[in-house]
Amino acid sequence: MRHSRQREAILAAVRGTTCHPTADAVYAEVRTKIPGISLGTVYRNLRVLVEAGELLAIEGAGGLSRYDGCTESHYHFRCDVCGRVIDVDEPVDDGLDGRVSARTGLAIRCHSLEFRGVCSGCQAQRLDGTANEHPRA
Amino acid sequence: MRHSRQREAILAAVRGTTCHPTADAVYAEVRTKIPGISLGTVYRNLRVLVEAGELLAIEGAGGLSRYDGCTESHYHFRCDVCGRVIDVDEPVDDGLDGRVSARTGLAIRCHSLEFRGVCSGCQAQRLDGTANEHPRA
DNA sequence: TTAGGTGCAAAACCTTTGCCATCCC
DNA sequence: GGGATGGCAAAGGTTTTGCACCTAA
Repeated sequence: MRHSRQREAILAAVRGTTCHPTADAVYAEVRTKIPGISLGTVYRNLRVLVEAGELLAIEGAGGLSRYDGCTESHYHFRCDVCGRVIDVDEPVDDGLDGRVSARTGLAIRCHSLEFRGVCSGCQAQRLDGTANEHPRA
Repeated sequence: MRHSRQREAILAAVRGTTCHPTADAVYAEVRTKIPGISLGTVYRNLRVLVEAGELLAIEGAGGLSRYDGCTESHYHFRCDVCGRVIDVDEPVDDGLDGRVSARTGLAIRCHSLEFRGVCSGCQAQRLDGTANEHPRA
């Protein structure tokens, strides 16, 4: 894979945060460094980087993908209110794929586990009646 | 929730199959019963039925959702080649949400576990060189 | 009677793609 | 030089929505 200013900035933007940004959020972040970059380039590179194993894609609700700079297996929590995705510090069950493969005959490559609920920020806003600051963000 | 011919046909179409159909597949199926139904009505009712807890939505890659008539907690396998979603007969870990909730402070409501790999049909087609009959279906 | 549902078509939304210029190796 | 990459804009596919007309309760 060839290098380019744009590609490096996109990779750095995703790796430099723990917030699992959407393509649009990556676009906004990278534009602070390279104002002339185009959204198409961001999508093209996110795709290339995911296919190269440099990033992980997290498919989300409403056809919105998020990207994760940590490519090691780990679990996620998604807030039903604001849509944010947070890493969960739960040990990954490495033997699960093999056990289920053996029993079902499916060729299992990996698994993803996602918890759903309400994050602490949104819980607080519900209690004090504050409007949600980051709807679907 | 009010009844209508259309809504009942949509619910029956999803409940009457184990193949986790997309909105478009539901549309095709329901049109055999109600030829004049519109795609907008299918989407509207799928959304209403999911919100009412009558169906489960499975968010997928490329912004394509699938629907599941079984609302009890269970796990899925998604084929990376044809995109099909299959139920996995693995016991659900009922205590997981509570344990992780207690440790992380997140208000966890549920979790979803998805296995990825190649289904038996696509494995066979790879071996014998047959073209895939159901790409991304 | 009337709140809720339908059909239709247009719009919104996220993402991909074609084309040509530019850049990296 | 030549293939990979970028910018731009148009197209693509899925889902939502506005509006006028119906329909179930």
